Amino acid sequence: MPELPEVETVLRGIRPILIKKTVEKIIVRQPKLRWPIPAKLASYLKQQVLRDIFRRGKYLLFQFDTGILLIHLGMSGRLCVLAQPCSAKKHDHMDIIFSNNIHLRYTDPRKFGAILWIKNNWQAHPLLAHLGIEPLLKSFTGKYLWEKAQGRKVSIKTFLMNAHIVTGIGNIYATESLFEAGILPQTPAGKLSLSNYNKLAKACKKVLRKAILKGGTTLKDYRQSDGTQGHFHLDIQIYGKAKQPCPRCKTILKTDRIGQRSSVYCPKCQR
DNA sequence: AGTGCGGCCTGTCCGC
DNA sequence: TGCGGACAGGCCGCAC
Repeated sequence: MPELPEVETVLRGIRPILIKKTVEKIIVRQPKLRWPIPAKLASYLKQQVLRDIFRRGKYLLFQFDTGILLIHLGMSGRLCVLAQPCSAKKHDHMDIIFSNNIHLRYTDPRKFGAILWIKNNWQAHPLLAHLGIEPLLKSFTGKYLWEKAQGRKVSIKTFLMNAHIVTGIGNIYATESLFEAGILPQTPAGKLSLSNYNKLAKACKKVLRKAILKGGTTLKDYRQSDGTQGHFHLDIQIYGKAKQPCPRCKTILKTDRIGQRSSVYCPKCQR
C-alpha cells in the first residue's frame, strides 16, 4: 500500500531514468481505474519530452510542455521501469514507452489508482487544490496542527489521515506516529494540547523520514528488468500487530475501529 | 463546515 | 479440498 514514503521512493527511483526522455508510445490495456484513463492520453503525450517529475502528497506529477500527467497508485498500484520490455501480465494496465525503449509500467490489481491529464494550472485541479501541508516541510509543526484542530471532534487519528489537513499520512503512518508520540488514537483532535501536537508533528517526521531512508535501499528494485519490486522493508512498531506485546512495555496491543479503519495502539504507552 | 459512510476492486485469509 | 464471505485499503462524493 503505497503511502508517502513509498511514493517518494518511486519518484527518486524513476526520475533520474526518465527525465528528458521523449514519449514514443502509450499502451493502455485497462482504462477503468478510479476514473477512466483519458481516451486521448496517447495523443497528448506522443513525442512530448518529460521535463520533470515531482510529488504532491501521494500524487506523482509528470511535467510535460503541454500539461501534466497525474498518477496515483491507490492501494495496490506500482510503477516499474523496464529496461527490457517483457510481456504484460493481468494487472499491467498501462505502459509508457520512452525513447531508448524504456518502458514505464503501471500495475494495479485493485484499480483504486488514477491516471489523469491536467492541461494547465495543476495547483487548481480539484484533486490537488485543497490538499493540506506536506508533512516533511519545516512549516509542518505542532502549532499548525493544533490551530487546525481547534473545535474538531474527530479522533486525532482520523484528523491526521485527513489529506486536507496534512497530505500523505495513511493508516500505517498515522498508527505508527501516534504510537511514537504516545498519543491515544481515539482522542478528539480538539482536545489535545499544543505540547501533544509538538510531539506528534515530530513523530510524523521521524517515522516518515525513517521509512524514506529505508526505501532508498530498495531503489535498485525499480530498475530490475522483470519489474519485480521486492517488499518495502519497513520497521513497523505496532501496525498490524494487534494482540502482540507492545515493543516498548510488553502490554498486549489493542485494536479498535476508528473512522472505519483498523487501529492498533498500546493502552499503556498511549494516553 | 464538519462529520460519517458508501462505493470502487481484488487478493488473502478464515471457517465451514 | 472447495467455496463463500469478511476484510483490507485511499479517498472521493454524497447526505446530514
